[in-house]
Amino acid sequence: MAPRKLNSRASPKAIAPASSKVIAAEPSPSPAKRQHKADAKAAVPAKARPLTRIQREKQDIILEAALEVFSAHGFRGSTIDQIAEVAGMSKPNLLYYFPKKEEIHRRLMSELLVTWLAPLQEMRADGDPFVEIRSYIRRKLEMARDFPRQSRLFANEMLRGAPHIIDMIEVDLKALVDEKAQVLLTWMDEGKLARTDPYHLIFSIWATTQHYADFDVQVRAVLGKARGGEGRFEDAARYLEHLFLHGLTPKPRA
Amino acid sequence: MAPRKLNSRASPKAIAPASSKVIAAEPSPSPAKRQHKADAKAAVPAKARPLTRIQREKQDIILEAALEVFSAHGFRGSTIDQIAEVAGMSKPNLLYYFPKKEEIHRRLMSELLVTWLAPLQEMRADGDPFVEIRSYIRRKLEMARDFPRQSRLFANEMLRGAPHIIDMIEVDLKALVDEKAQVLLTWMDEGKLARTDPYHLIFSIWATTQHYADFDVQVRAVLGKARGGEGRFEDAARYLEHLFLHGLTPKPRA
DNA sequence: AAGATTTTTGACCAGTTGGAAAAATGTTAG
DNA sequence: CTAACATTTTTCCAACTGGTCAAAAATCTT
Repeated sequence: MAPRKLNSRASPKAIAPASSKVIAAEPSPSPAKRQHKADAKAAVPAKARPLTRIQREKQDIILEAALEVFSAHGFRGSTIDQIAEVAGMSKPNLLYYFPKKEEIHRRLMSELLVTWLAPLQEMRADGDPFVEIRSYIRRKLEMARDFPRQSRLFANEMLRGAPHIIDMIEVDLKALVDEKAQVLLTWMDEGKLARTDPYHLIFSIWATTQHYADFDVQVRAVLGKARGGEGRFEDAARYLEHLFLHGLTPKPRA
Repeated sequence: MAPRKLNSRASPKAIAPASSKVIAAEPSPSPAKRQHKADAKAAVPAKARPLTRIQREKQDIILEAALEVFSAHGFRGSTIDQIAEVAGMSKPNLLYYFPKKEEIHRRLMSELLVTWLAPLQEMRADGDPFVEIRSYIRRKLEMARDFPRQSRLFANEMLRGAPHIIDMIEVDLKALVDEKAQVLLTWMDEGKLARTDPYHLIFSIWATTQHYADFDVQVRAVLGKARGGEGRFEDAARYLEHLFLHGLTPKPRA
């Protein structure tokens, strides 16, 4: 069964392009931990060391393991021990790289947000409305297929009221959506798109696509063996395309 | 500001019609706990006591409190102490009614499933396709508005892979969806409905409606003060109706 | 190769949490 | 009213968890 293409099948691993600093802008006192009690050279701002090879490698391993564990059990449901085990190291060792459990989570979340905003950003105002919307849906669906763990991590955060990213949601995400809503509105004015609420339109794309990652068990269980296999994403793509473009009103008999 | 109606505004409390036994069919050794070591009257199946008034009341109070806490923090993120506090009793006292934390959760989940299946069950094969689908969407949206905690509890369970209700999903839910998919298919055959995948159609209704409960923070943040108020559900209803009935293809100029 | 630095480990600890036991207090049927 | 049963409170505990710390091992620098 050759994987009927939905589109490119991205590597299910990397969430961001290698050095995903994003917010690691913090002087990252990573393995530097708290400096010794009596600071030798007085008030020197603790020269931010450049991060060794091992540090970079191990941090990536830990973040990957944490994504695995957090996305499956939630923050409070996950233990450092679990993450350490998946990462193949001891708990104190892991704590050496991320002194706090929360710190791991924070890093994951900030990387996540960027990845999450990207697809919408790609929607071009100067493109064809249907092509743009269609591509956006595809991209989101591919993300649900290829990065289900990120999707679940995000969903989990939302369910909890987005405590860690609420401000980014209110500022960055809102700004982006406002901008794209404007684009949609323009298309509608030009008669290229049916006139509806652009915000809810975007919500419905989010909802329908993420559903295939977040509610995957349900989807597979309901579809059953026959249709719940690999092909379900293409079926979904086809269906969603139809829904958004034509709705459920039947074509007048030819 | 009078609540622009979406429909009836049900009482946000009760999740199931009073005596929601559902699965409480178990001889419920509730406060009877495990019987004493040396059972007096030998192998008598421990006469299932009829449940006192206090027992019924307290159990309801506990379940309500547990719903509040579990839906907000997840199973592992919630402590018995928290639930006990919300329920206004001491931890050991709560444990007297539900000897295990898991037991509370189990009860909540089985009640939940029934509530969750109900709206779809109401979709009548002998009704008008559009009326039926439209009503179904409204009902689901009302549930998202009036019972967001149940929705989040459900979403949480799904995210975790539905460990507690997977079999009900695979059997009962699947059977129900199979049945309704058949109904949809018939409508399509009769040309009353555009021909698409009935399963994914149902998924998309679930996804779009639940989104307003599960991702409520995001929805409100993105809509902003101006449009994120009470009216958002009616806007959503209007939009979804349009989406499902007409899609995004603009009407040919009149 | 020695010294400096970074990484890893094992032992340990304090706070939290689910839950047990038993004593104390309430409720109610006869 | 009172015995039998239901409910509640107090006390306690063992497992788990996030995190610490000093010393050992590995790695890097010169």
